[in-house]
Amino acid sequence: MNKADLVTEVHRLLGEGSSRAAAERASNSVLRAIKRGLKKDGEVHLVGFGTFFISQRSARNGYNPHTRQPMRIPAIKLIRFKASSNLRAAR
Amino acid sequence: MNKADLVTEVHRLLGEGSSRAAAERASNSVLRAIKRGLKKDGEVHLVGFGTFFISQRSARNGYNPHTRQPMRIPAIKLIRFKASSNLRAAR
DNA sequence: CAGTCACCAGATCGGCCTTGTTCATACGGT
DNA sequence: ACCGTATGAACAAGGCCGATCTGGTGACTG
Repeated sequence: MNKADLVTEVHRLLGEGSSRAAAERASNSVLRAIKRGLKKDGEVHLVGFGTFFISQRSARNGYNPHTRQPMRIPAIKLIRFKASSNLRAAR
Repeated sequence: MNKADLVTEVHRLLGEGSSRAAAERASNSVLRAIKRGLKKDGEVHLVGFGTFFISQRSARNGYNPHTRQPMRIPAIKLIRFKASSNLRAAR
């Protein structure tokens, strides 16, 4: 499913009274809001859907897949997602 | 960040012309659309945000952390999320 | 149509995942 | 605005899944 398909689905869910442009604005707004929430609190908790959260990963040893030379992968912050039981049942 | 806070943020992003109820409907619609996309295609690809996808995990051996007894963890479908580079930079 | 974004490969080690109960908290209806 | 309900987080230990590196190609976006 693409972003365009998502907008189409949002449009359907919003009902006849809304335009496609409104559905697109809604999609972008929600995604940006999640992004800002992550940036601000480091965690976005959505009951009935799932939780986005930032987990810290320490530095470790890795490889350059092209040259196969060993290299040090620095510590990074990883954005992860835990689906709620509700979302899991919807698969 | 809670769902209520997310709705508040969406409301701000949608602008003055929209009501809070509209922001709430928008949030729910987008989340439901993602859920339906996952159910339908097993994958929701959102450029500039990330990708939700269902990964099949085969059965494996594990432990019951309560009783420490070895147990067989059955194969399940797990909903995972891979953040795009854009989202990663926004942390 | 042009530019940007994500996926692919192989190898390795670190961190997640499992169960079950209790408790806290968030949701949404009245 | 408040309260009841229901959802999810934490915690234990150990094995196994997957995230990560680079660079080019392909698909999608606007």
